[in-house]
Amino acid sequence: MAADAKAKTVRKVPRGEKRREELAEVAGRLFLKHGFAETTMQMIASEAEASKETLYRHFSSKEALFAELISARAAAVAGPQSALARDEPPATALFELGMSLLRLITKDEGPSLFHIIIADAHRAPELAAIFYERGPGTTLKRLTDYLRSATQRGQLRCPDPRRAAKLFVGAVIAHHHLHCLIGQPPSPITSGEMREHVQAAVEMFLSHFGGQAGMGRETDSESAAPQPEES
Amino acid sequence: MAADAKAKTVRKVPRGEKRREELAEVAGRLFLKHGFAETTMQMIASEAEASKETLYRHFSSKEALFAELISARAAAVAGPQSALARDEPPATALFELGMSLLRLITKDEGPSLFHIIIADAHRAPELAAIFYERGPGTTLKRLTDYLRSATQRGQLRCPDPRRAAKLFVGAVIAHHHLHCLIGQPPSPITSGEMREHVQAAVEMFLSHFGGQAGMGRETDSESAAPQPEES
DNA sequence: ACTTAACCGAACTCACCGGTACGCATTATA
DNA sequence: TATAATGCGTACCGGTGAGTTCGGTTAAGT
Repeated sequence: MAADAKAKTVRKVPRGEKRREELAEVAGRLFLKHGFAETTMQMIASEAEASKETLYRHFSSKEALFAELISARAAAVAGPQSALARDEPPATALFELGMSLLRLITKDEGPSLFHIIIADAHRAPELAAIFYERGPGTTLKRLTDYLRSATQRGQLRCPDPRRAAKLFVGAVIAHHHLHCLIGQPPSPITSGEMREHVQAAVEMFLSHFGGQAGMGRETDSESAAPQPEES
Repeated sequence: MAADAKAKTVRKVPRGEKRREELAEVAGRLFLKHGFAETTMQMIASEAEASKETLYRHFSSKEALFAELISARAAAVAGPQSALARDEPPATALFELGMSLLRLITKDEGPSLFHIIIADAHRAPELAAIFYERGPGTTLKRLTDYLRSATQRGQLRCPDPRRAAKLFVGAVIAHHHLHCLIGQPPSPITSGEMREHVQAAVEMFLSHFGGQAGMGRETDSESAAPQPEES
């Protein structure tokens, strides 16, 4: 019959927490895609094959729904500390951190997430604040700590680790970030491009802040660019 | 009488082009302050002590008004080329460029302008595009050209001038830019802080890309930081 | 099987905003 | 001073979206 032409029509609709998660997932997708103002509660309900009442049964308001989703995702933007935690040499640690950051900024939900946070920063400043703290703030702090201890170990020479951290992160991130924020569509950065860029940033950084060990200026650029273990 | 209790009530309202400029000025202020969606035509009219009809007599629609104001301001974000155009030595040129960029990003209308462009990038992509091209795009292009010719002159050693330009601009801009975009209120960057940061970026850059002349790594940091001629 | 709580669809309220229409006041100019 | 253009206030239209209500339906626990 025409009734079951769509298999979805006869699915068993889950209740309770399960349903709530479905709604949250859909809402997150739509908010990230269209932004806060351009996403209506009706759109979310329809997309999830639910009704507005169900939506409001689970979430008290659009604002609350948005806040919950965004702050949940804020955890994901805490830059990975793996390379900094292990006692890797600076060249390796910085390269890995740089690659992680660049991936985070340019791939998957990254651009949309930053975009929406910035767009709604004046409407939800406290959200932007926790986002900054968990994301860029945490990354900067970790890198600062790493640079300081690496300096104490004699691997680096950073009299002002926090400023050095800002410089490195900036060099890696900046241009691609702005590009993603302003022109969404054209973000086709190849993996090779990324590696070259991060590599260049690491080399520049180490030229200035490198310690007395043999990791200063070298023509053999391969020495500072180990292949990351995971693509 | 009570009628002239407010002095404003009896001012002579200018007509024609003058009035249009008044309206544009007010609209610009409000758009920059509250964003596109959160600014209503009624707000603009009231703030300018005008009526909506007058507003619509001068501007065909809210969209057109916004576009006119923003693209007019886009001219202002073309990074200054003065230091790059004159044949200053790299240390001086880069320092001046960096200071100009940082000022542009953090002072006056800069943060709001970037903020609103990013926020409305998906609604008005062509506006964002011309903004990027006239602003960051132009700056990057000019710096790339400068680095290339400085390399040919033997003042620098940049095998890939465009990448080098991205690294420098990123190191100077990134952190402060993000900070301004996400957390509007706290942008109290002192002039001294700015100078130190730009200075550090220049030193790092020149450590790696500096030519054979005596402008490589130096402990005398003052040599690369002449006072800018204009505050 | 029966009860209950969750779900659905649709219609509704309420408020806001972009844009327009109209009647009256003010200004510039001839 | 007469006239035309411009500006003002207010009311209105059409549309949209957040949040609510209600009767009927379906899934889950006992």
